[in-house]
Amino acid sequence: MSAERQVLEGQRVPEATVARLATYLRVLTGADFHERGTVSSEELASAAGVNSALLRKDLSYLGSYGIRGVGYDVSSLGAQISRILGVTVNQSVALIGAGNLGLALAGYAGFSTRGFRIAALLDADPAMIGRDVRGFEVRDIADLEAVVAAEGIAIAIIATPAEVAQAICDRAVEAGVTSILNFAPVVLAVPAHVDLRQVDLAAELQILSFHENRKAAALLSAGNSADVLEDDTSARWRAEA
Amino acid sequence: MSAERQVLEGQRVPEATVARLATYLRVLTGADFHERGTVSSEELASAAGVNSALLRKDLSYLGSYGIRGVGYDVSSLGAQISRILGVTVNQSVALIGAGNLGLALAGYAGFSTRGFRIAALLDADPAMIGRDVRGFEVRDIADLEAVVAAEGIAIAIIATPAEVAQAICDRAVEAGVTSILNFAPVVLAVPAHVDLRQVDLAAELQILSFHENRKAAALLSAGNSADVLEDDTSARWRAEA
DNA sequence: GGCGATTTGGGAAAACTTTCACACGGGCGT
DNA sequence: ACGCCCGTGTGAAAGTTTTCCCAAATCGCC
Repeated sequence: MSAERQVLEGQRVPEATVARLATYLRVLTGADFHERGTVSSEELASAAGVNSALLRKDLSYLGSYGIRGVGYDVSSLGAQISRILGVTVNQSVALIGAGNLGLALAGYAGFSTRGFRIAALLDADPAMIGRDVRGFEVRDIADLEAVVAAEGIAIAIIATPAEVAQAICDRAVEAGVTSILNFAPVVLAVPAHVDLRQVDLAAELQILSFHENRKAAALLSAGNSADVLEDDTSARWRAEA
Repeated sequence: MSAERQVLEGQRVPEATVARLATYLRVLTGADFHERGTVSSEELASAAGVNSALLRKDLSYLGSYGIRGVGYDVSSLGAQISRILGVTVNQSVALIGAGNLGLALAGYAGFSTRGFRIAALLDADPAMIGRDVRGFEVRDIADLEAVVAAEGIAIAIIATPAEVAQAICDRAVEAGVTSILNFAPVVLAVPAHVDLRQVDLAAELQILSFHENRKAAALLSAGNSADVLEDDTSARWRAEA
């Protein structure tokens, strides 16, 4: 077992790891580490809110080599992760829906600083079409297919009302989009070759609400309320996937 | 083993299940099922985009009883899930940050229809404070502690710039908030008794970008491009956690 | 009133994810 | 040059989540 380690690329990266890589990259490019030459897995893991063994395992899927006894080179690790995530050059995305949320997303600076360019902002409302908002001209959703083709867009963000999301999604897929980030509170059906991520804002709150309920119940059954608030040894944290 | 099934409550519900319960509830209260008397696990699972065995297992944690040979009673299942999630009565949440995203969230109808009430919209910008946006008066962030106490707020949404998110978070926790939904692209540190969920919009795109890369690589190595787009047997789907 | 079609509930296996623990490699001080 | 210390990389164990599969329960029909 020595001639089979030259794979490096094409190796399977677990889904859970991919999600964390984005966080690592954000932390690495943040002010705290940008200046430094190297980081240890301990430091980076703590800044990212994960266990250091997990961070090392995650990075090991990249084939990225740290230096034993030293750590990882900040800039080359960042480059490595960027490459794996495919964000070395800005990718064009279509933002569909210029309502509340769509406009907020159009104005979100984080997209452009982290590898994406909003190539088009589309809407169905005649009152919006043609208007210039946040530097984007709102285009007619009727032009969706043309825009996708012209800009070579592979990723679409859906921020439309729930009722039309599936129809828009179908059109986007038909036009050639192969990844969709959906903010509409509906479960979209897409063909197997299309990747889909749902962000459901109310659902996030409901999950927190569940835990609130739990905490309330625990307090009641635990009887005395003392010492329940006592267990925060300095600065523990807990991020939930 | 027969006298130990009276637990029903206080049973552990896996984290992954909780996240899906919110989806099931949304689907159940949607137009497709609201009218109907019962649903089978197959139907509901398909509408929610999950495997039916998984749905049944999820529901089994609720102690919720379906009827064999029939399915689940739509309205009582909805009530059951609402109760478990703690959304039977609207909960008050504080929305911190009246920028781009904060304002969009303030205008998001889904919160109020799904169990939450924005009890306060706070910001630090003197130009915003006092203004009335989307029916909310923007309050001074200096009043955070007072608002949390007065309204009995347990859940806060952070939609501030990244630089101030940790400081705001600390203050909210100190004031008594025990659940935080964070949209700022930083990893927040919170004491162990506080629940935290992160929503990182750019990270979502980066995850999709990763898969785009993969698909592109697969196409190249697979050589011929035919039959790659052929495998969507009718309407398969795939939601990714 | 019994029989067959249907669909839940849950045990057991499989798959996936995280944590543990430690051997190994590399730099640094002397 | 040598050895010590530090921190990576990774097997193996532990934990979590999903899937498989079938016995048991219920309804509707004859």
